[in-house]
Amino acid sequence: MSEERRHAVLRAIVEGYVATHEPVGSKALAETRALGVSSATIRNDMAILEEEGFIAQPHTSAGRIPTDKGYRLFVDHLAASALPEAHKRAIGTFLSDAVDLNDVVERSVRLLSQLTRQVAVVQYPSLRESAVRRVELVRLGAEHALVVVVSADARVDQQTIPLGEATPDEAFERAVRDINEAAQGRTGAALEKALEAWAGSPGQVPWAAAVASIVVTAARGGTVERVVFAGTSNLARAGSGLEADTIAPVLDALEEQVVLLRLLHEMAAGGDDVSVRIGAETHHEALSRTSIVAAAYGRDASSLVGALGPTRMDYPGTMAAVRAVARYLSRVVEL
Amino acid sequence: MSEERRHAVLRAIVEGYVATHEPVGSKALAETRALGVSSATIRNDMAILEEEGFIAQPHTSAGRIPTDKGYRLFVDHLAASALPEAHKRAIGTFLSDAVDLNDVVERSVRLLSQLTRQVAVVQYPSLRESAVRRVELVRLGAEHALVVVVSADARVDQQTIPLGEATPDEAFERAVRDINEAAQGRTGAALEKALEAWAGSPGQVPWAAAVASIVVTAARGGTVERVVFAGTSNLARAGSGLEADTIAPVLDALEEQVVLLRLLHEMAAGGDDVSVRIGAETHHEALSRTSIVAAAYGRDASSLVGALGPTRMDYPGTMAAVRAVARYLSRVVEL
DNA sequence: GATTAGCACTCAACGAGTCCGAGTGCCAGT
DNA sequence: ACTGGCACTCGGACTCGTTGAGTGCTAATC
Repeated sequence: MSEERRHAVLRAIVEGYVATHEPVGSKALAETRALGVSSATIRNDMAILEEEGFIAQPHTSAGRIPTDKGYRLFVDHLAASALPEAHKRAIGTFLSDAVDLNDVVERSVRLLSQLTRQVAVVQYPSLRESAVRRVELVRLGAEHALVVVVSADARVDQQTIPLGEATPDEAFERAVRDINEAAQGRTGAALEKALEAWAGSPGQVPWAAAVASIVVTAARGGTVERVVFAGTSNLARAGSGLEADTIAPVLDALEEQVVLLRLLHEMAAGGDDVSVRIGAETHHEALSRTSIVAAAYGRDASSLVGALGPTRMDYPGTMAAVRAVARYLSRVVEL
Repeated sequence: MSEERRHAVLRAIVEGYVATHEPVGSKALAETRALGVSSATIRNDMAILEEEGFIAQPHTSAGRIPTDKGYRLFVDHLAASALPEAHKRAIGTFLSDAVDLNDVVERSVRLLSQLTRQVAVVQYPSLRESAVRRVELVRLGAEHALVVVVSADARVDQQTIPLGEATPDEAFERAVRDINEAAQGRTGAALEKALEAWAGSPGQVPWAAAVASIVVTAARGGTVERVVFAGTSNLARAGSGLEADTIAPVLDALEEQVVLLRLLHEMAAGGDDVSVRIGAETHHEALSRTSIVAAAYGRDASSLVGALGPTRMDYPGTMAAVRAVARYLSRVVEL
């Protein structure tokens, strides 16, 4: 009853189930996979695997399907696969001529969803301390203004503020000039100090503090984290293995950025390379029938790309695709 | 066989079918709706309505359901409804404290999807000629730069360009200064002329033409049109009336912005107030089982909000919600 | 001791047969 | 022009046997 063979059986079950989406039985295994033993032996192994919680039967007299725990073992120890050459090429050509950060992210997410046939998610490169390059104020009607902050690392933040009382043009223009003088090229504590001084100077416009705080947060790494996704139709496509009523909550979770962001953060903490959450491991009811494969990218690996699909998914393939896209993104973003 | 009563019957069928999602029969109608006639009479009316193509039977000995043509008549002549007071309030409170154009759009689309329980779509306010307020260039590595254009109407456009050969810092800074001088406050033809002169001036940096063209398109109204949506889970939710395999193509069409944009444009041409496309009227295979209710907003009604759902949807309710959100958006965006 | 062959057993899936009733169309009567 | 009544249709639900994939167990074999 070598453990090795038992693992081979588990691997065969996972691969079989993923391929056919039907419970796999001992006989079929013995015949199609070259395991070199009879179906009876496989049955014995299966009994043990079931006892250990790696596989389960939907009902008596059906084949076995992997449990979350089974997939976990498979992913951790049994999977291995290279990325098809065609995919590698696709990544290069598809992403090479993006004009813009948005464009890069947009293309990546589409590409990844096509390669994996899953829902792809890309978290916007999470922002880090960066010097301020330019602050611009634009009047919007009489009572509001738009604050635009361009950072040295090519990020652009914008936000509207109320002006409170009417500000004369002259004061407005002076504010723009002065704040740029105070902020330009500065970061972190130095920036904060300079802006504090500016906002606190006598006779200052009443909305100076508001602007200052926007500029500071922008320099500190931007306002909010965002996630974009693509390929949601893959959830609904025939043979996804998800019931119609399972997919509505998943779509909700996706639109509910917060949930997804928290999950991705947790996964980032995992560390190395590609990390995988399987079914209930997502700790989220709506996602309990799905798995997520994610990899960090960008400098200090602060952002994440991932693919989300039914627990019954092609782990080796998705892991390879996610890894490849993450690598490529790192290269593009780091320049 | 007054036409009036026949229309009343059609209205009753539409309302009944929308409510229950089941074919409605003559008897049930006679009992629940106060039409003042017997089921036999209704049956006669139904026979005529069917002959005229307004209703159909899924199979003999089932009730009738409205056809696209039936819904069309209903929408054009028979529907009328006010927006629930609670919804009106929701719109005010929900949208009032948005900080930013993105935020407004984001909130609107969520709100609308909640009010209608459909997929909501909002096209970004489509841009119009506007003066340039500031052009900023940011180096990205040695070979690329980011061009940021802030327009007087509070739009921010950005795009990356390759620098070609190395540009000395000094030339770079001079370019920034000069282009701002040329562009600031200018629009349209004047802007184009000024930038042409700038780009053509002797000893100019090699990438000047690229920057100039970006600035011109930005001033002309921005780069691309975009659509955001929310509430896709409403498609999958139980009782949406859409089959599992119908919804995948719909999700694809949504992500395929182009399709949606073209459709919205067509609808905008329709003109007045709220316009509706029912089923096959969308002229799009993937959407043949869905309807879209859309309304224009913004100055010169150039942009659109809409709700998309199964043909079997609550038209009066959705129309009211879409109209209300469009009105509100107009007010916010026009300031 | 591990593997195999054989056998009895279980149970979802399938198809055939049956019944039920909502819904229809039509006709004759008011 | 409307209504009551009646015969007819046909999908949906329900039952019930059959089938076959798949199992667990035991005894024989390597």
